[in-house]
Amino acid sequence: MEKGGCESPVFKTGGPVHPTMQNRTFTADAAPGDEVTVAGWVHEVRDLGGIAFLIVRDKSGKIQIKLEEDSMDDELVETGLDVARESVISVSGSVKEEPRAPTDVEILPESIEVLAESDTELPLDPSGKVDAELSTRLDNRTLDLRKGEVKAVFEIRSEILRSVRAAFRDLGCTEINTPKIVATGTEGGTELFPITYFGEEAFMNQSPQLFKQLMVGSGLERVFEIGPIFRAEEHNTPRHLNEATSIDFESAFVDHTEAMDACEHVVKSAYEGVAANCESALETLGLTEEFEVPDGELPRLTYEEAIERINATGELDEQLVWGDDLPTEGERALGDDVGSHYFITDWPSEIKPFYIKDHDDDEQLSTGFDMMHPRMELVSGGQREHRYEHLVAGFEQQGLDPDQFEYYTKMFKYGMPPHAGWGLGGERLVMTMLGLENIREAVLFPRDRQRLSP
RNA sequence: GCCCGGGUGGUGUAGUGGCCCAUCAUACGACCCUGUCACGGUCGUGACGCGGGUUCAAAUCCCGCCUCGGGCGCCA
Repeated sequence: MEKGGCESPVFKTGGPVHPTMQNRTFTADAAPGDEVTVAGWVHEVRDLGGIAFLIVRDKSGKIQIKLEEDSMDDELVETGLDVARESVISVSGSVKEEPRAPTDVEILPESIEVLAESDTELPLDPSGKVDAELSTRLDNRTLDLRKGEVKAVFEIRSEILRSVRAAFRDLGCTEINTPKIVATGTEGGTELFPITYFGEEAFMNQSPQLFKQLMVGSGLERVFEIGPIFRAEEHNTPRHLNEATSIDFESAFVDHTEAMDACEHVVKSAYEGVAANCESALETLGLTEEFEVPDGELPRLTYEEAIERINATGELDEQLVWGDDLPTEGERALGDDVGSHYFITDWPSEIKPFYIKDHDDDEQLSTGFDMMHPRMELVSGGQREHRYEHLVAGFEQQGLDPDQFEYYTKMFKYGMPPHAGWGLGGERLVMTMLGLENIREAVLFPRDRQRLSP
């Protein structure tokens, strides 16, 4: 495992950033006997009368600054006491060992400089004494991310993306980037965001599906992409976003079972990376005990087995029959029953998109698969239809005009190898891994039905 | 797209027709306090989303609008 992520050694500032910040010391690195300059946000001021404590917070943690009337310069003490919470200050002084201090060290300041004052009435409380609603938090994301637990989510998200990239590299993938502005939709039917492109109608892409398929027929053969997707569905749920991060895989010369193997490897790698490199972030989130890397082979249920098991739970009012899509309640019942990540394979062809290949011996049965977390769907994939005639017929069956997709279909006339792949919802991975209640918590600036700003 | 539930000081809340010129916490301001660690204490400032209606009386009931959240469908 590459070193990096949340637990990498605290980054030392190298060159001059600001004249007063040369050789800035992170609060976590301040050791007794050092002469240091720390810089950060005023987390709290505790004024006990003749003595006061200023808690300064930076990326690495917090440190206590002692202010004492009798033994220190009046102006220095006054500066320290006048500063509002969440103002940015830099403090120079000596670090002393002090068992009575929260971190066993405190700084005796020689100078305090206020670099940026904060207004006194904060729109939310970064010290976490008073809760804020998600909406308030998202409106003030900068302040929200000053809270350790919120920061930890994004440190872990960063580690997930790093480990996922490393896993794709293990698999011999090339990372690609495909256009997000497109002339036509990917799968038809789905709501797309229309935009104007130099006077022409265009759309925000809902998936890199068609483009990544075109790349398996290129010299690259095996690719992955991590990028935004846009869906104009007006849903309002804790697990949908209108702009999400899709983690996509596509490879030539593999079938759907091998694509599932790759999927399992990538998802497990994300968990392993977090387990290995995000110890303190997990601790901040209170997940140290319960965090588990998915173990062993993930169960692979056929669609038929899945509906039977759902029916057997008795959770649904109406029994499912072959051909039904799985309702949310059914997914949940099955998730509880299985109790781990699992795959659902061999879906009825009619409820999977046209570009998914049917089984050769049964055209009612598709090679499509979903990978599920007990709480929700994470991944959708399958072996693709690589035969030109079948593909064009599929378009027509779905009521789509193949001519509109000529840029895509014509490449199937020049040697498109058998291939398979999948797409993984990045935010859903973060959300399910950390047990977040709302997918919006897994994005810095979520786009949903009501939210376009910030 | 269909359905349901909310909006009360900066923040989070209590209050379901008169007991409310509105509760509590935190924040903010003033004062006291030399080892706090959610420091403590005293005092103070500050709010019923907007518009209309019902009623002797509306935060509370009704209608419209705005806004936030959730369920389903669909999906990652």
